[in-house]
Formats: sequence, structure tokens, C-alpha cells
Amino acid sequence: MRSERYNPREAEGKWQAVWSERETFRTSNDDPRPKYYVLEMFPYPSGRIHMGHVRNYAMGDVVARYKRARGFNVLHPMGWDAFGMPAENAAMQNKSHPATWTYANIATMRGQLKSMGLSLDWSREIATCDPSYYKQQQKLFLDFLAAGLVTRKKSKVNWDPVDHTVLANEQVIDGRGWRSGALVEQRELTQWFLKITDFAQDLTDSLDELDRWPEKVRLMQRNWIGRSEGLRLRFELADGSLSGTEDLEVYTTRPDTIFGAKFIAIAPDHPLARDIAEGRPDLSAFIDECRRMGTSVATLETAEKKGVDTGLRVRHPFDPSWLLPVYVANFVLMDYGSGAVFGCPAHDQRDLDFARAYGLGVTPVVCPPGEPPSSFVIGDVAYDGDGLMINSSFLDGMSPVEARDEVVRRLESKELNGRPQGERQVNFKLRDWGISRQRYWGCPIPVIHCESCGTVPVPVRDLPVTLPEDVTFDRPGNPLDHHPTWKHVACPECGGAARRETDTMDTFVDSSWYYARFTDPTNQEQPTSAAVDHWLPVDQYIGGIEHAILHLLYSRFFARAMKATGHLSVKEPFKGLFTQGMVVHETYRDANGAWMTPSEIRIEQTPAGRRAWTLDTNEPIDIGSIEKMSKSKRNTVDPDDIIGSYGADTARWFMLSDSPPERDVIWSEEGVQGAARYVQQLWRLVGELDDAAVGADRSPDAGQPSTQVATDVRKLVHAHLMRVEESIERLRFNTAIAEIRKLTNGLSAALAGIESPDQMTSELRLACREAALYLVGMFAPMMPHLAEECWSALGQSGLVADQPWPVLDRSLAVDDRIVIPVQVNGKRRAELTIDRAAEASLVEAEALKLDAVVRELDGRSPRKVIIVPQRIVNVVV
RNA sequence: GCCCUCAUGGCGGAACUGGUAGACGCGACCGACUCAAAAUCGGUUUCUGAAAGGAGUGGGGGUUCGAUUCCCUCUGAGGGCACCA
Repeated sequence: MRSERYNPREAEGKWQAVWSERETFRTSNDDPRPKYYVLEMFPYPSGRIHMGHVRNYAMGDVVARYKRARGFNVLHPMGWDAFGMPAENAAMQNKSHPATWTYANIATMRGQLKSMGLSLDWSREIATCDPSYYKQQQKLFLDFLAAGLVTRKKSKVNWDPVDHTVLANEQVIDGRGWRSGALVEQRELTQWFLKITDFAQDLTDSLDELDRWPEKVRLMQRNWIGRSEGLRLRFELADGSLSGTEDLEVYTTRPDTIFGAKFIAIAPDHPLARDIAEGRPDLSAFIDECRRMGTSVATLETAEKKGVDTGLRVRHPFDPSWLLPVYVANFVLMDYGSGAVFGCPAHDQRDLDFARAYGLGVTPVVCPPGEPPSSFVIGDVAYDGDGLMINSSFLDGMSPVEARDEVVRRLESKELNGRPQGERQVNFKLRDWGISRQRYWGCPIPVIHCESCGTVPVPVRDLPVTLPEDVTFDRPGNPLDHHPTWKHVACPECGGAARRETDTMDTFVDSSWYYARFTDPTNQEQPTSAAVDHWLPVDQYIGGIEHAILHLLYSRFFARAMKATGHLSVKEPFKGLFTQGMVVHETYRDANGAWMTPSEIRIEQTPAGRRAWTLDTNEPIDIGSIEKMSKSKRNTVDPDDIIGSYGADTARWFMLSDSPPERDVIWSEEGVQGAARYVQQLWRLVGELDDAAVGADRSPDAGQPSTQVATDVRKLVHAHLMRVEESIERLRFNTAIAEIRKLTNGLSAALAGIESPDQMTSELRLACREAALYLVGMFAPMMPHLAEECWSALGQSGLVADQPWPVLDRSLAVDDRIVIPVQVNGKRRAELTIDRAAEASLVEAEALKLDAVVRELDGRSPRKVIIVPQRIVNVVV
């Protein structure tokens, strides 16, 4: 073929241009082949791609190219999650417009992604900040509004004082804004909400069916949704009515412990607490204190259980003469259940802490198995296990489960103030999704506020509601609100003066349906068309674990809401989900503790281990721990530099090779060099195979005897092909790569073993030709440019990208003769080479004849011989 | 505090459902080529032992003919949730 080195710089640009000219990766919606939709989480256009993107998109590209080769019509699109705060911050700093910054970043990053050689259909590219995209999003919003899936309500919100905006619960991490890191404050604002809670039950139930999702993600979502089954129970006020009510409602999941009740606790902002506080300075002071405490972790962790007795008393449901005190307590949340609980100190840790602090008593009502009820006492730890009911009147002797049912049954049929005293209730931790953001660079919420008509949806003919371009960012707050004219419009209903909604949507809305938009991205009339049901669900979605809750839960909700409004017909958008690990790297610091980037230093292997020095001044550098690549620790490697010096194929190969894809991968210079070496090795080997195969195209001369070498080469190729297929199907890219490397090691050895030209039978030539073509086909999904170059050098027409996957001959992949280990008493003593299909009796006879076995038996006769077909023989003495 | 995951050579890791532990790569060492270096190629590389052998998958225990894999327990690392009644 040729002997010169492979030059990725020349070849990669060339093949990218060919793919682009021939529109190789353009996907048609009416292709008759079976569909396969591969999607990687689209990037935020922050400026430049990072190694995490390279890893994510390399994985997706292997799947896309592999499935293409396997005969699927593959949809593999790319877009930009383009709205968001960083663009506004950049605009403030540079005195430019967010759109300018965003589109410039998109252009840069598009170029970078193209230099990776990804098999993307760029004709479907979308940017969420484009009016053609957010017009359809506004239409979805209006449809959701009409369907009752949107509400506007005054509510306590998480306010980020740095970004001057509201955050969803999901966006508050440890009491801080997910983006700004600022301590979140509580404020009362009127907000738009998407009613994700309408689907709470289905969102939790359907997790069971997502069998191609990581168990971990399903569990995290299940915990986040937080379904619990319990009892809504009303206690009668002992002193008649108060502020218009005669009873106090609590929620409990442990009705069985009702006879262990010692107090009632209500939230500081419970209406009853507010009423009573009016004449009680001590109580109102306590309530104020609780409010100030807020939600930060530090306060929650250290906060003692505190409360104030309201003086109010309620009657026990099963004993009217038993009065329980009502406390206002700092650990009760108003927005869960009914904002009130009954405290059973013996079997709930918080209640126990509280009861101990205020001397309210502790009576155990569940006795652990095997413990004598008379001697069972509660120490510092509440008992929440199983057992038998004690001290509980008619429940005594039952199990907690039986007791639960009995209490519920009795209270359901017992009337209090004209209603059953207890009712079963299912509660969720999940809250509705507040989407109002007081920002400019987001999708405008398409409603108009009119003094006389109220809140009026913008008529569909007036969509999109576009963002004004002449905005300034010179003062805090929402530029849309500051704009002199934008918000003043005529009411679509009465024509009178009205005001536009100036809130924009949370950017998580944008990413909650983009997967659907890709199926018909240029449709100007509707968000989706019939194509959406052809393509969805996404067969394989790939992205970071950090989206396990937010993005993935919102997307699942959106699919349901879009189904309810007729925009698509699946409810689960992502059939397969894969969450890849991060890219991590060593960290480096100089003598002053300042972080150094990998490109500023030089590493050498010394007798004392690996040591580092600065490149310019040759000062020693500390090699530190391996951490996630981040700007702050300066341990990043720029994909452009890597692709520039080694080529995209090397970067892709190394990213996929070292670690299992769900785990973190350590980026190391040595590792990349190993990958680069292998690129040249492959190039050389394909050339050698080609040389060996010269003349192979001529028909084989019939008279020549078949040679063992030729068969061995074919067996090698097919056996490894089988394992590469299996690995890719399971997304085990690291083992797929190991198998390819093993195959090349084997082929090199086989070529080296051919000593004389006589051995070069036409059969062997054909085997070498097959080996070369198959090998190229196998590594093509990972190293597409090198594959095209090899394909062309082998004299093949067309592109590897258009070739079907190599055809596996299973009879070659699976050997007739196998080697199985022979154990004596569980220890491996010998090997037995035998026909795969050999009868157990033959295997046993042969095994017992082996020298090592005879020696080990030493004249004793085996007690038992265990034979696992094709696996192992174990002789037990 | 609750829940989950993980632990294998100097390092990243392999071993699908219990069946030859350490594939493949990185690093290291030895050798070839070279005046020399780099690159490249060949070999060795879990520990112990000259070898035969023995030990070995975080510690301890169990089930099994057989355990990296299943069960119990302890230790360590990472992650999620966080007063959710």
C-alpha cells in the first residue's frame, strides 16, 4: 500500500469535507429502514467546547455510526441550549448584546464539533434562542394553559439575590442558587407554574418501566418525587371553635402510633399559629425567629427542635377525655401535608428530641420482636422498626401494619363535624414547577395583563412574542421591565391599554422538548408534526449524571403535557439513558500554591517518581490530586490543542478506551500518546495486510489445499468481531477497544509468522483481505477519519460511513475445540483440550486421564466429578 | 440523620448469568536498531519461591464441588436527599 506515516491533519479535514459535500449524515423522515434516534445532551454555548463534550459526543457518535452500519435510519442531531444568564453577564461586561455573544459562541463551537468528525445531521441544527424555536415553545405554553396545566399563583419563592431572579426548588442546592451560589431568600411573588404535580403519580410509577435507565437515576427521581401513603386526620379542638374552625388537621404515615401521641405540632406559618400569635407577643416573636432562620443547611443542621405552647388543646380521636397540647414548632413545614403533625416521641426521632426538650413524655407503642413489653424503654433513639403493638387499647397485639389499617378503618367511618375524621391520602414531596424568571435572555411568557379582562393569552396569530433588541443591562433587575415601550400593548380582547408579562421562562423549559423539535425542526406551523411519533422515544440518550433530576424529570413531564395537548403520543421521551462520567486530570501548583495548567509544565520520570517543572523558569511544581477539569483549578486541556496536535481520532479513541464510560476518565498525556501510537500501528497493519492480500481479488485456484493459517486468521477476525459487537451493543466502549487491540495484536503475530512466500496461498490472501476490510469496519465508529483513509487506500469505492457492518460468521467465531480448566477439589490443576460438543462422560474420562489429575488423585478414586459443559471440570476427592 | 453505589497488580481497568482472576492499555525494567538520543521493534512485569509449589480481588464470617460475583458484618471512598411527619 504505502509506508509513510498517517497524517491526521490532512486526512481529517479532507474526509469531513467529503461527508459534508455528500450530505452523508443527512437523515430523511421517510426513509423506510427501521429508525434509531441517538441524542447527546445539547451544549450550552458558553464559548468553547471542553473535554466533557468530547467524551459525550464521541460516545454518541460511536452509537450513531454503529447503528447506521447495522442498517438503521439514524437520527443524530445537534443544537444549542442558548438562553440563560451567562449571556446577560457577558453582555453587561462587554456592553454588547446577549445574542451577539451567544451566536458568536455557537459559531466557534460548531466549528469545534465539526473538527471532531461527528456524524451529525447539521441540517437539523436548532438554537433555543431563535424565534422560530421559542415561537413554538410559546404555543406549547398556551396549549398547556388552555389544558389547565399552567397556573399563576402567589407563592413563597426562592429568590436569588445575586441573579435577581426566582429559582425552582430543584435549582436550590444546599440553600444556594445553583448558578450564582448565593444564599437563597424566601419571598412572596406571583409566579407562573407548570403543574408537574398533576403527573406525580405517573412520573413515579413509570420509572419501573424505564429498564434501560441507570437504577441510580430512577432512584434519585423516585426520592425526589417522594410519594408517601398516609392518613389525613382531624383532631377536635377541646375549647370549641377558633378562627372559624373546630378541628385541626394533621397528616401522618404512622396512624398505628396514635396511642403514643404526646403533642400536636404546627408550622410557624400555619393559619392557626398566626391567629393565636396576635394576642401573644412570645409566640409572634418565635414565629418571626423561625422565618428569619430560612432554609440554609447550616441553620438546619444545627437547629434544635424548638417550639412554643399555644395553650390550645385537642382531643385524642379514641379517647375524648385525653387532651393533647398544641405547639408551634420550628421543624414543621407548612407546604407539606397540612402543615401540622401529631408527635409520637417513642417512634420518631424528631418527636423524641422535641418531647425530651419540653418534658412531654414518651410511651412506646411498638415493642421490638423478642423484647419483653414490660421492660422496653426508649433511650436517646426512637424505635422505627417492626414489632407488636403495646399500650394501645384495641390495637394491642397487632402488627404495626394491621394496626395502621385498623386505625384508618375506624377513623374513616367515624364522623367529626359532618365529615369522616380520617381519610387516606397520598402525598408527594414534588412541588409544581415555578418557571417565571425576571430575566431578559429567555423565552417571553406569551400573556398580557389587562385591567378589565385579567390575564389574557397572546393570540396564536401574534406569536412569537419576540424579545426587543434595544435593551440595556446597566441596572439590576429585568431589562424587559425597564424597557420603555415593549411591555405596553393593547389588550387582545378589549383593545384597551394593557401590559405584557415581562417574566421569561426558566431555561429548563427550552431543553424539556428540544428532542421532539429535532424530528421536524423547521416546521413553522406547529411545535411537532407526525414525524415526532415516528422518531420518539429517543432510543439512546447520553449525558451527564448532573441532570439526573432537573432536566430529565422536566422532560418526562413535558412529554406527558405534550401528549395531553396532542403534540405527541409517547409519555416517556428517553427509552435508553446513559449517564457518562466526567473527565478528570491531575492538578499542579507552584511554590506559592498557584494553580498551573498542564500546558505550562513539563513532567519527567525520575528515580524518585514523577516530577514536574515549569516550562519557562524550570521551577519545581507539586503534582496534586486528580480532579474534575475546571477553570478554577486550571487543570483543563483544550480539545482544540489535542485535535490540532494528535487529530480527532486519537482524542476520540483515548476518551473511549481507558475507563468504563459511566466512570470518570483520567486524561493523561501518556494515555493520549498511546492512542496516537496506535493510530499509526493500525495504519501500518492495514497496509501490511493489503500487501499480503495482493492478488486476492482473482478467483482462488481450486486445487490449492486449504491452509490452517488462513483459517486461523479468519477465526481470529470473526471471534473478535463478535466480541466488538457485543461490547458496543452494551455501550462498553472500553472493552470494544480492548478487543480491537487484541485483534490487531493477533493479526500482527499471524503476519509475522508467515515465513516463506509458499505459505501465501490464495486462500490466505483472501483471509488477509477480509481481515483488512473487517478491521477497518470495526474501528470506523471510533476513528472514522482513519477508517475512510484506510478504506480508500485499500482501493475500495465509496465511504466506510456508507458500508454495512462486517458480516459475522458464527461458525468461525466459535471454535470446535475448546480448552477447559480441570480442577481437583476446587483448585486448578490442568487443562483439557476437547471437542466443544463432547459428551460429559467423555469429558470426565479424558479429564481423569490427565497426568496432573492422576498425580493429584494419588490412587484415590474421585467422590464426585462436576462437569459444567464447555466451562470447567471439577474432581472432588 | 436517611438512602444508594463502589473497593481487583505501581496505575486505568477486564472477568456477560457463581466456573482458568489480572484481558487490553499506561508506566517500569531488560534487549535490538543507533556514534548517541528520540521514534520504532522484541521480551518481562500480582506477591513469594531457584523450581515444584504456595498465597492472593478492602478486613472478618457464611452458603457452595467451586465465590471478584450470592448472604451477614466491619472498615474505607464517593454520590443523592435533607426537619417531607
